[in-house]
Amino acid sequence: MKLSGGVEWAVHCCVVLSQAEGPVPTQRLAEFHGISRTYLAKHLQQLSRAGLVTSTEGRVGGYLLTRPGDEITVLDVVQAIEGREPAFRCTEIRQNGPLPASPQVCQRPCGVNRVMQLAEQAWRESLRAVTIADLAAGVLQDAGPQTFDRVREWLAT
Amino acid sequence: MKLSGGVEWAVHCCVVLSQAEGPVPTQRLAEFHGISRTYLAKHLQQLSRAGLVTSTEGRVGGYLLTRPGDEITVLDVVQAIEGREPAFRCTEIRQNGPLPASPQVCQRPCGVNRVMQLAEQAWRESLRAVTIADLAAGVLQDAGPQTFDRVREWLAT
DNA sequence: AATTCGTGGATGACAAGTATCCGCGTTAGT
DNA sequence: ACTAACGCGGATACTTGTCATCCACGAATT
Repeated sequence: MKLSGGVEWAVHCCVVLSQAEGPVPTQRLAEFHGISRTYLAKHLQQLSRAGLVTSTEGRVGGYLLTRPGDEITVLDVVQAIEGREPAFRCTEIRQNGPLPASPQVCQRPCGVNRVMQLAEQAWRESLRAVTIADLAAGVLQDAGPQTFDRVREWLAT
Repeated sequence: MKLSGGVEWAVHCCVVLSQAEGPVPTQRLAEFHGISRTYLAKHLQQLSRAGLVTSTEGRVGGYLLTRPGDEITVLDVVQAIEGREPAFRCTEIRQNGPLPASPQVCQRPCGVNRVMQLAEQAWRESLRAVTIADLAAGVLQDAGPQTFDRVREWLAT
């Protein structure tokens, strides 16, 4: 089980965007994080399709959050990149073989499936409990209160 | 994010094994679930390496659980197949770019990483809370009290 | 008109999951 | 002894998904 590396990029970008004063182009975000510009562009497009960011085209264009940071959860970002399909896919093997489960029994989802779904639910709840604003506050806590001032300054360059 | 399909097979096999009276060969387990024998063999070997099942070679050989079903959690099985690596891998992009996080700050793990780790922790706790015996009880509940009698009967064929 | 920017499609490299087959050693029954 | 059933490990493909790049296009600013 592996998460796309784009998730890390997207979350970090959202934290930066939550501190931006104007549209931030892909170029800037990629440069800031030291990552591939062209590939990051793809992920930002996914955030855009998911409605987490708005894009302004043309010169002085770029990306902006559609909502304040405290209204965007980490789960929102993860699902924008990873999609909403469950990690566990039940193939209903209980219906196979010499002693298949009856159609009546199969009206309820498979017990194994239920357990896996509950676990993923717990995972999502945990991610839903944290917002981009929480992460930004954590950065301030870890790296000092002037951190985002410097970021904004560099962004304006 | 996707779980290996082998997880589903492995969990179902453990439930069957928890009801077995003697060693069950791969052939039987594959036939019972209507799945590939040769590929299932690989997953059973993983369970064996993880110490969840013991194998007896030679004729009338097969697999047995090393512990009773109530001492094997779903998490044990999932980790035996999927490994113990976290789904989220932090690449420390905060150290990149024009405003890298200082080495002092980086002594603590990245805030994004902490959130993702917590979520995976919640996921694991949820899977750890359910045992193979619980799943077996669920099958009995769903499919009727004689279900495993029929399974044992077929297994003895 | 030229530059900067987002968008979508096409493409390719690479890793991982899926699946099969074979030779080997082991064990029980004949 | 011989054979049949079995687990084990390695080798080998096939498929899928991730990662990454490039390009042509339209939009907006200077």
